Amino acid sequence: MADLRQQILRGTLDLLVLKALSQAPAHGYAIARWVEAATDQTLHIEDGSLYPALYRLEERGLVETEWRLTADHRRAKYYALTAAGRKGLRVETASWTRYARAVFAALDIPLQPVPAGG
Amino acid sequence: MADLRQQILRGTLDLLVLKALSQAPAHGYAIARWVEAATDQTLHIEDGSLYPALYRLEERGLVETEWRLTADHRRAKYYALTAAGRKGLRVETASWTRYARAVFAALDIPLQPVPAGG
DNA sequence: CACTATTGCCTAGACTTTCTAGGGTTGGTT
DNA sequence: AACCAACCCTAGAAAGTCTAGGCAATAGTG
Repeated sequence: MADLRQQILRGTLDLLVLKALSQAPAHGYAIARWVEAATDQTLHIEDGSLYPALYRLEERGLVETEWRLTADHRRAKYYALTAAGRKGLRVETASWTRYARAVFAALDIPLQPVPAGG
Repeated sequence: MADLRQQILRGTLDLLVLKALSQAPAHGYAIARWVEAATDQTLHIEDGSLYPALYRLEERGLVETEWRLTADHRRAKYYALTAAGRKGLRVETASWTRYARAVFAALDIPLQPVPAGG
């Protein structure tokens, strides 16, 4: 809060990771890059946040892992959504949407621009 | 995360409190009621979160307090925004908006409904 | 070969905020 | 008297993110 750096709000990291995996399995490093790209560099994920988050998701059965080789011959741990993971993504997406809309409402910020004229 | 209860995401409590005070000073109890009403009962603020948050805001100079009497003759601690508080509200509102839009973008959720037909 | 940058993974502990689970006083109502 | 609602407070637990390190392997450069 002291500086202007945007921190990941509690609970949204899981959501972003699940979304990152929704198209195809990916390894940690790629997940982090994806989130940055998908948010137009607005959000940045620290290693120290990401890996513990992945372990939690695995423990909860939302993702499963496999060591594989990347296109350029590096070993990497690929994470894939399980059925529970896909459901978790739906549930958490709905929860986030509900939450964010509530906050926007409280802040008096319309989600859609008011049409000009009238 | 285990149950369906909506928790207040880190950082948004301050924002909601500042917004609650943006029209007029209010006491803690009224702030909590305001947030619930303004979010259509979607968000609920616990006492144990609210009062520490108010102290932090006071310490940071964003609000100032005064003991007064309510309309029905109860004593209550009224919180009012300072100039810094008003600025804080603007800054945190912008920050939240930026953040929420980034997450929505990553989730592929359009802020405004796509026009039907076309 | 030496060197560097990038990719890729890991961990301990600090930090911060929210919640849980209590506590209390006062005023109004029955 | 008993009860409820309004109103405030606190200690400690819980949980997730960050800081700040560490390591290994590959690609590219000279």
